[in-house]
Amino acid sequence: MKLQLQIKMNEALFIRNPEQSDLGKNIIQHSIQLIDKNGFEAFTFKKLAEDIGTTEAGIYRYFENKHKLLVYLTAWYWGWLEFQINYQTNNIKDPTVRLKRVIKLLASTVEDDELTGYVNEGLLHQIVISEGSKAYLTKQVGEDNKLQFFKPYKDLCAVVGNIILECSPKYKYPKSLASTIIEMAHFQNFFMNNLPSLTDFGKTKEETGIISFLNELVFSSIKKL
Amino acid sequence: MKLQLQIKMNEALFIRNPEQSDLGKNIIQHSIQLIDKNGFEAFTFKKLAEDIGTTEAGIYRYFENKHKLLVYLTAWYWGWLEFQINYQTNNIKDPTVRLKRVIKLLASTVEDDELTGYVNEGLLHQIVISEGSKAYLTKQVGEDNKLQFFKPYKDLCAVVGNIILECSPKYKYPKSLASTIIEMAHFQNFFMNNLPSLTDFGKTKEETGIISFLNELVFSSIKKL
DNA sequence: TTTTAAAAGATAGTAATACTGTCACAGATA
DNA sequence: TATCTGTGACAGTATTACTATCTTTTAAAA
Repeated sequence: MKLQLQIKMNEALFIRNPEQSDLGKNIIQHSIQLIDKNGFEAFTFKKLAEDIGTTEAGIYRYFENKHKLLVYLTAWYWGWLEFQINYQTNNIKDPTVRLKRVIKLLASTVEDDELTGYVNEGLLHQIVISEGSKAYLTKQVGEDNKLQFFKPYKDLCAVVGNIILECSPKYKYPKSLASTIIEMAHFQNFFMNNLPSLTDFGKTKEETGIISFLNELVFSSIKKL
Repeated sequence: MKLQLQIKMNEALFIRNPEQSDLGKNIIQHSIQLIDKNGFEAFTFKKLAEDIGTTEAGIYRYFENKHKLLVYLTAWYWGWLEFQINYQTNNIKDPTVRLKRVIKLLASTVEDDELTGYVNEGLLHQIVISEGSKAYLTKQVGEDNKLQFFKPYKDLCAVVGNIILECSPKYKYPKSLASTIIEMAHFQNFFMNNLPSLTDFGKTKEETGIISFLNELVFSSIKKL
């Protein structure tokens, strides 16, 4: 039997559900490739259409604009990652061990997940590192937030925040520490590879360094209470 | 006597030095206002030109494109902030006190600096919070870095990293901790005001909370060694 | 005081981007 | 057989991101 993993997406993010047609799946698959290759700024629906072999108008029938598509992709990633985290920390009782596991999952290179046919999680992970913040660093963040576009991200932060609280019920900043871990798992990776003097891992370029840093950051903050 | 503060800027960032003419100063002043008001995505040289009362071509004589202008503005900010930090921690011997002072400066609302005529530091601080990451989250980050565009940012990180090392010479991640403090001083502020559930300060919206969080994060990481 | 060169203004033009609209066709559904 | 849905094929518009040229103003050098 072949299992399939489906992430439930916010309907306001698209005009037509890309999961429900070949063209839709092509849009997701090729947009991930193109954004990863050329960056979000250089990415246009025209180029995407040419890449797929369809027309610009065809893409617009699925997504209103490229911002919504980026939000869709990042939201998908956070939803997928939360599933991964729940799955992989499922039967771990000790919250400390669970938190370490989460940090490792956040900061590790992602391998392609066989359960999701048309999404390349490895590339998507890279996109979330390099372009993910642009999904919310906009003037419309308030409206987008009202439409629940960032729910998957906020849910993931809440999950991590709750594990932190389990480890240390009296810790005062579980949410901020959670968002710090998540953002830094990505930013330290970007810095390590692009602006290495901003990190202590520029020489080795090993993500194990990032994991150690985050572990020390988190556990020295919460342990002593 | 009226003092004037000049930040030495990288010449590769502009075509003509905006500090050396009225039009140039107008470009800086009005671009800060416009980007703060409408966001970087909606900001165009045409709108800027109309705002100033000049023409598009006039702006292009100073800056190659809006990306360079954004990098210029953020670089200016980091240069100015490093000066502020050096100035305001000048005669503090205890590195712990100095580090606390730095964290406060990083996370506090900026008031307009009288020494810099045409730059509104308060607005510029907001721009750095909302748009600053876009200066380096691009495909050209490598080339831009080679041209030293991010030197002021990296210098500031180095300054903070060195204070961390002074506090705790054996701490293993001074650079990563420094970049984490700087990024989080801004991200927690953005989250607090726009995606409050990602922080523990969404109710009060007080930056004193962010300062306490960062202090605890930093000093629990480095103290125990 | 005249000469000259640089900066700024005025205007035009181009290629690409970010869309919207319409018509026609193919395949599935009723 | 009629019809509805998704897609392809075009056409078209406003805005963006520039580049080029020519003229006027300004400011310093001869």
